[in-house]
Amino acid sequence: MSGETLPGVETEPSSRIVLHVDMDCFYASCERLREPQLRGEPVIVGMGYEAGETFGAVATASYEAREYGVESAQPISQALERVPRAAEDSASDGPTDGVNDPPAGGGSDPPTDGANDPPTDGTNDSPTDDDADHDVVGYYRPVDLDFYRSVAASVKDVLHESADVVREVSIDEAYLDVTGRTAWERAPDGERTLAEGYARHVKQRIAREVGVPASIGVAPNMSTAKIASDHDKPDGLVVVEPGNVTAFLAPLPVTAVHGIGPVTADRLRSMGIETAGDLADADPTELRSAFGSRGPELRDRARGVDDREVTPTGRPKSLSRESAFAGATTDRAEKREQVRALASDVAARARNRGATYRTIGIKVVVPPYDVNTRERSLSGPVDEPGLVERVALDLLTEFEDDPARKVGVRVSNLSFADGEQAKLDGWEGETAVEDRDGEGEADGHERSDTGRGQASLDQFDPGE
DNA sequence: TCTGGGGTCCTAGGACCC
DNA sequence: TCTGGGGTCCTAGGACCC
Repeated sequence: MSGETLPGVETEPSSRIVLHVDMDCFYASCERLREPQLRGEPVIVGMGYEAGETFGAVATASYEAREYGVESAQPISQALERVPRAAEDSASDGPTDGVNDPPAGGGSDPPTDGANDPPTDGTNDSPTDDDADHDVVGYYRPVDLDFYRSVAASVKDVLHESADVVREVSIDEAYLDVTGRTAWERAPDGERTLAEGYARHVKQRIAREVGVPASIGVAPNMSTAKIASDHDKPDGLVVVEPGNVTAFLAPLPVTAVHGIGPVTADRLRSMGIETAGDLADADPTELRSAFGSRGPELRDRARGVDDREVTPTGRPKSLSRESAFAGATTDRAEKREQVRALASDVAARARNRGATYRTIGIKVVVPPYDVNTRERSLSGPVDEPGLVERVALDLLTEFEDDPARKVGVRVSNLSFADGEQAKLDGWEGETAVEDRDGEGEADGHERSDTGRGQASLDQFDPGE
């Protein structure tokens, strides 16, 4: 604190300007990009979903669909109960059988002339059977990640041109540090800050050049920017100036804070803490004893205190693949086959990305929903698809008598040979600097070269 | 809530070393 | 060697996020 600081005035010398850019229902927006007639209509993008089918889960629902209670992670069958498939939808592409299937489950309800109002407030006691509103129809599409990634790449081009540092958090979300590009001062008109104008400019560029909507939050730090971008979705622009941070946060429910989910929110509520303001005023010592190191940290977020710098997107820490069985399976061969496929997929992805891994693990979800994980670490990093498969299958044997709802394979403890990432030393020397599969045919089939990973193979003794 | 897929970070106990 | 304490690594699970 310097002596000349005026009381009550934030003179944070390095008051950053952080943008959090969050693409609105991104997958659905992408679908609308190539099917403009879907604008304004409920669009549901399902993963594990295929045209005309009723299985899979909702990856993204457009806001029009959300109004009728469709949410992400919901089974498609349930989404169909709330928003039936548009007739021309199943007819248009892939006129498979089952065109006119009634929504699963409900079946017999007559097309009531129900009033058209969506269930407005949150009490989402499902509009079951009797009050389901079947006037609305939705357009269901399977996830097409390759296409979404191509759209995301265009968005990222804009973002990187707009900021000195961009941290991509996911396919549809990024933080930008634009401190060097704009300022908290007011524009000449005195109404808005320059930062707001800058953010508006970024938003408009995304809309104009890519054609998808984004919500942007602007604040002096990452966590507040994140909350701000969520505050007025979709197509929002919320600016929280340095002096307004605590006032902005105080009335929000604790769940608005990134990192507070249902479990933590329940525990906070039982302590009498419901809003961010309550959390900001809570005793940090008490929070620490209840939540460990996370406690005071969440309190800081709720106070709008967050010193993290926006750093560029880092390397992944792990790579994984998982897939669910239809229902649960008790078939050993089926589980093994699935694990084998996932293992080879994960290994191929690691190789594509130039990653070696030192830990190989599996996940087995046993009904009703017990998540089991097992992992094994090797003596050094390898790029060895055969080893991933062997270790994964070996770990799986512990669960061979259990029914499985889903299985997964993961590699972690990753190292990257390229880049300036430290040399892997102390480790059998050779090829450490050589870049692996730099330009070659990137797909899996070339034989793994016998050199790397040998030492680890020695230590792994599969027992037979 | 009857549950899809890909991640991150934290905690806690045990092994092991000094 | 019977009794500390500190540090690190490994493993399993859990909460959370998109």
